[in-house]
Amino acid sequence: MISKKCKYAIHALVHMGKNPEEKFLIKDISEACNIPKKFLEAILLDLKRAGMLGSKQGKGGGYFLRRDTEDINLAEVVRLFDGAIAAVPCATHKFYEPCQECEDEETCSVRDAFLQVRNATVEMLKNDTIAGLVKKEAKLKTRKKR
Amino acid sequence: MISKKCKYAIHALVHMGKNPEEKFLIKDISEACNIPKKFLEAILLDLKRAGMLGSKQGKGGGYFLRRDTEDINLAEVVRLFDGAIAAVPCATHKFYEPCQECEDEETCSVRDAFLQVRNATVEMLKNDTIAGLVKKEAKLKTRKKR
DNA sequence: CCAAAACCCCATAGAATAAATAGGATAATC
DNA sequence: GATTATCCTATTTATTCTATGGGGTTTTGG
Repeated sequence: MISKKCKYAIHALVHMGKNPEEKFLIKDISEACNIPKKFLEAILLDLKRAGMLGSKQGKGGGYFLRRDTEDINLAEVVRLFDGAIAAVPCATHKFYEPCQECEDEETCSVRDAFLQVRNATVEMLKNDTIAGLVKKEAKLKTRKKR
Repeated sequence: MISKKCKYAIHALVHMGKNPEEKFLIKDISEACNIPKKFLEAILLDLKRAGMLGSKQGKGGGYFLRRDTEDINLAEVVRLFDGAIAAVPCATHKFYEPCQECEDEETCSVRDAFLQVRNATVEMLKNDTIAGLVKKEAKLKTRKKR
């Protein structure tokens, strides 16, 4: 399970991705996406620090997308908020931690199994860009109308 | 990330799967797999209640496999200890929970994306049987020797 | 029968993490 | 300079995870 923070972040990005040129107020995103305002504030700040968003303070300010939405993918967002994508700490590159229970990691079939799941998952999440999600949502909506 | 409890359970099952007819003492599994004894006790009890293991009390007793190791897969074990496999509560069948943030779940592209990841993951974990892991470990060990 | 061996079971402590909120500081506009 | 809006730190609250403690029950074997 990813954290709510991460899920909120993705929803916010998708929301903004629908109008990539617009400037958004925290309050508006909060209401549109049903995210607690103060919580969202911290999330947007994280996204800004990560370089995905830019912001402008004061009256007439707000948050805006800094990168192309085709360039931001879910793997990156999940890693930013929740760290490793792998199901076990010994099956990840960037957040690797050894496990005490198996003597030899190289021959541990449990690790091997979860490593394969991880690789497949990362591959899928990398292909899920914000732009892709925006498009997909539009498609799902028109499909439903019929 | 799966819980340590779940990871321990898998390791214990793989250990037992190497000698599927044997009766195992908690203490021996604990030492062989580096799992805190008391913690393991609770885990084995859970596995017993789930029908995967049997046990015999008293002197000469112990835990033993009740089902064919080719029949026990990681999806089942993970679900037993950690619940849903999906990364978001709205993308799971058995542990489904709606999310407040999206008005229409059917057209939510975030859910759609994680649903696909879930399906792929479940498929992979279902193919990872305890017997399969035991075999794999043997293979990895001989490969390393060379 | 009884003592040792081994699982059974409940309860809880301790730590870490997640989720949310509080309260003010800073910046920009009009 | 009042208003709007982001920026920042800290704290609270709740929950879950991990681990352990301390008996209770069953079975065997002498």
